[in-house]
Amino acid sequence: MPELPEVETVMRGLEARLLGRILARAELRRRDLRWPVPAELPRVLSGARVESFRRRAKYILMRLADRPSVLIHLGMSGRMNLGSVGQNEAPPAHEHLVIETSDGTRVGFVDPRRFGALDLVARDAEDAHKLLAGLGPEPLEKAFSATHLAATLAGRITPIKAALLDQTTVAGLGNIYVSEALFRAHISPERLARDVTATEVKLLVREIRATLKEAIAAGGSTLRDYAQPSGELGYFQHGFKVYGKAGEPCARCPGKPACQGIVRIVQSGRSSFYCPATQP
DNA sequence: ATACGCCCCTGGTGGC
DNA sequence: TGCCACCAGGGGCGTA
Repeated sequence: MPELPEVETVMRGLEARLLGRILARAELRRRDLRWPVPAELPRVLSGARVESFRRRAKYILMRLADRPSVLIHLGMSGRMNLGSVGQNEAPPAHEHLVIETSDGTRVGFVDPRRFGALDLVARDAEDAHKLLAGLGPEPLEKAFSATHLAATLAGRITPIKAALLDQTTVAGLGNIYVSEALFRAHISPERLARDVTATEVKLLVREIRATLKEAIAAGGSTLRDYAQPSGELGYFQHGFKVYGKAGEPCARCPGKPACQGIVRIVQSGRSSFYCPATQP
């Protein structure tokens, strides 16, 4: 699931449990994630004090006092498991990294599909990391303006859906929130990027922001301490307007004969959902 | 430079 | 119950 709002929620959950704590022990069970995890990761974590957290796009950076930062990416199936040291339960399957704090908190990084990533990066060169260097602006920051987006989309002969998924256009949107934002902005995912008008770009920026903010708020409010009762951090229920709703009536135009309901199409091998009647 | 298809990997679901 | 095809929220990389 993890797109920007979920990653933000995971980060806040980690912050609540780990900020200021000393990491007493770390165990790396598997190194073969998306890229090989640095073998020295457990050594770097052990004894470190957690100083701060930062999110960039769908990446989490955990800053450690006097050590490199830990770069975390959840991939498609990554989540964090929260618990206490010494709960005599079998560790969950696919738990590739376990961290324990000196005051007894246990955090496990679980990622069945192993599309996720863990890496180390110098604190003063985080943005130069290969995975962060090419990213576009943060959608919730000022740099992501209508002017900027219009300039980025200008002349691009690719569907707006693909352009928004491109992390160099704007960083942190994924397959779900692109569908949701395009629905709210009344723009078909099939429209070519270069054909989105200035007025529509303005609306799109506003709706992207609103969609993400609402989802972050939902993550914080539906999860107690940002975690499921099970202690799982990474997934939460949120009401989507179109995503996954193929065949259902469009909530925006009930009873309108022109509205055939939500449709699913495939673009670059991935599902898009929209209402053809209201998204020209 | 840009755009597109493929691929990494595991698990859940629904049809037969 | 078993088997199988298909689907999944990411993103890098090779190719045209």
